Amino acid sequence: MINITFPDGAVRAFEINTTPYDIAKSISEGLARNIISAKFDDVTIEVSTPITTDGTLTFYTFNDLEGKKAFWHSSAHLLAQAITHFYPNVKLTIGPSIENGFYYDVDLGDAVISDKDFQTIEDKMIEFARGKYEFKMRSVSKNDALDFYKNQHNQYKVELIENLIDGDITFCDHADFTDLCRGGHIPNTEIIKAVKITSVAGAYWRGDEKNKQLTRVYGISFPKQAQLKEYLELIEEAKKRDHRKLGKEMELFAFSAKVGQGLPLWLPKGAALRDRLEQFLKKAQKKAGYEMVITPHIGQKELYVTSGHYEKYGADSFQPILTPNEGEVFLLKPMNCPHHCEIYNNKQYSYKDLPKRFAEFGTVYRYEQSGELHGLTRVRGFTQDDAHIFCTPEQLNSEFIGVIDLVLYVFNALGFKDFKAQISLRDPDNKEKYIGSDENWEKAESAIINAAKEKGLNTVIAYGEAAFYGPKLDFMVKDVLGRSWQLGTIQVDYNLPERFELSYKGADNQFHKPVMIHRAPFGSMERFIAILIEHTGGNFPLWLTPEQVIILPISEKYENYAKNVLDLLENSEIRGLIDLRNEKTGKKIRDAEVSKIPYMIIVGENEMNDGTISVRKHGGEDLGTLTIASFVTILEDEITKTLNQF
RNA sequence: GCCGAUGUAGCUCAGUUGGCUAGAGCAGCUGAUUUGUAAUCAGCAGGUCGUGGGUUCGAGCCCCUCCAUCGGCUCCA
Repeated sequence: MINITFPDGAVRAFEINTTPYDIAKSISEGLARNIISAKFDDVTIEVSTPITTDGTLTFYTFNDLEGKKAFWHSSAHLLAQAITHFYPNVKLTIGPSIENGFYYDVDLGDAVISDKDFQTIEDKMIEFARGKYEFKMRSVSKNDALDFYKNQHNQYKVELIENLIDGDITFCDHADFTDLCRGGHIPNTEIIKAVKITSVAGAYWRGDEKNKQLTRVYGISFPKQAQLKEYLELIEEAKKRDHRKLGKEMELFAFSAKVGQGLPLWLPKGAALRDRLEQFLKKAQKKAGYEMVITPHIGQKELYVTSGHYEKYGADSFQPILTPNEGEVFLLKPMNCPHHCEIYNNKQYSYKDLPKRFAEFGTVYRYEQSGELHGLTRVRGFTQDDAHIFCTPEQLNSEFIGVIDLVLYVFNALGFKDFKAQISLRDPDNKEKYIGSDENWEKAESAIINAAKEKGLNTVIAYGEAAFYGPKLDFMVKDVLGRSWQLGTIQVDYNLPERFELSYKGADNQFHKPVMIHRAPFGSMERFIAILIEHTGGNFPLWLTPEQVIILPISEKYENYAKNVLDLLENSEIRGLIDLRNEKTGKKIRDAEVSKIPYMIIVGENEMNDGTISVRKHGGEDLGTLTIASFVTILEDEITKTLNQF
């Protein structure tokens, strides 16, 4: 007999070689029907795997993350089976589950899969699924495994197996299909009822650009057709909040092929919105002791040679700007730090002067690969809400924490609750990608880790995500389709102060090197506004939104009154406009709703006679008839509340 | 940059196996209507079918180049 412990702490004895399925069945038939995967002592197993020792057992259904993983990973096997059916010479590589679905990377030789083939593949997958084939794991010796794939001339699987330990190698069979696999499947194929191939893409073998590009087929699957439908509808809904679509509709920004790709044009409403964001941050920064500076858009090549940027990015950047006179070489600035270092170098500082905090909304230009450009989130010209803090080593911790507070203030004020604080460290296997001594890196890394801990941030560590001159604390936020973007960032840097020979005079009358903090709470105006659009669906907080009110006169008899109302509102710093079109009120309300203006003011006979206004909120709520003064108070309260909500 | 897809009016889209002068709705303009909480009616105007080349008696449709965009990969100071 073996003792099985359940997540609730209960312990029960079972015969040796009992399977999770049997155990579930002994609890209830319903549970047995629904479990599709299980975990035994931290190892994911099949529900048909016999258990031979005491241990802890957890059941998973499709509603659990682990259950979904098993479901989607198994679906990847099914996909590989279908692809093999249509392309017998295909070489399979890897097929994992991902956050939403699964993919399989395959080498098709000269064959091509495009979206016209999706339906055929889906149909075949469903056909195979209906065969109710069990997923069966079996151990294979390393030699047998290698032979199996060498016979298929599959160098990818051979490479994978060569890196595995003999004795740990397992194959998974279902129907007549076999795949190298470490396990974690659902019981059989029939549970997969709905399948959608979502896209196809190129993907490099082992994620390395130098390797062959494989074909990656993405898909998603569900135990019920209705769940697939629901998922697809969710995606469609999400696309409606895409910042590229809303930015165009709301006339915030535009792109022009003539100006160049990745170079956003800010339209009047977008520029005004962006300016309000800048003013908001400038105010907060002024309170926090920052000083504004302004630096040019270009700098001499030498500047970037000193900073190390030229060596690291020179070849992949916008190429140098030459002058009529030979020998002068300038570069578009890809970041503001070198300029700010030179601002620091403009005078001699005492330790009593530090910290110095230089801030600039600095526009920078980076040659991003064309295929990487993406709306406002990845562009070639953008404005960082940049600042560099120069401080003594003793001040580093409190300065860093001050910056975290500022970032959190900004995120809170704009309603970003769901973010991840990512500690971006060096790739330990590729230290040559970075500049500076190990000692400096270790100091910088521990400064970040400690400060994040001290603030109680919920952090994740990401190796290989550091900047080349220092580690970062990055605030990651997801867009509407679940893609993660870095917004705020704080970086500790011991290296640029060395390279720019920055110094201050200490109490000991000796020169010392300051520590530098690079930071940008928004990250960039472009990306921040993009994500803000997607999070709000274009319904911005009242203080930020392009138009706060729209006045809708019932007929042209009330136009003058409407103009008086607007004047009074504008005196109270409220932004609005009047819909003077010759349209019915219903039409004007509809258009105001569609254009997402927060407040509609309807004025007609009654309002004009009483000197009042009728107010309708975006979304339909009727605030009734108000005096202008009380309406202004409502708006002012709403604005104060959002800006001080924590 | 690489893989796959897309590009028709300001916007959203239709356009048959290649066959008359390329269509619709919304937006716009003109007129009628003077309107009370999500679309009043009528008329008009608007297109070098992304670009350049090719095939063909004939190209929005087929082929090639380039440009831009979308989904990924790689990259991201």
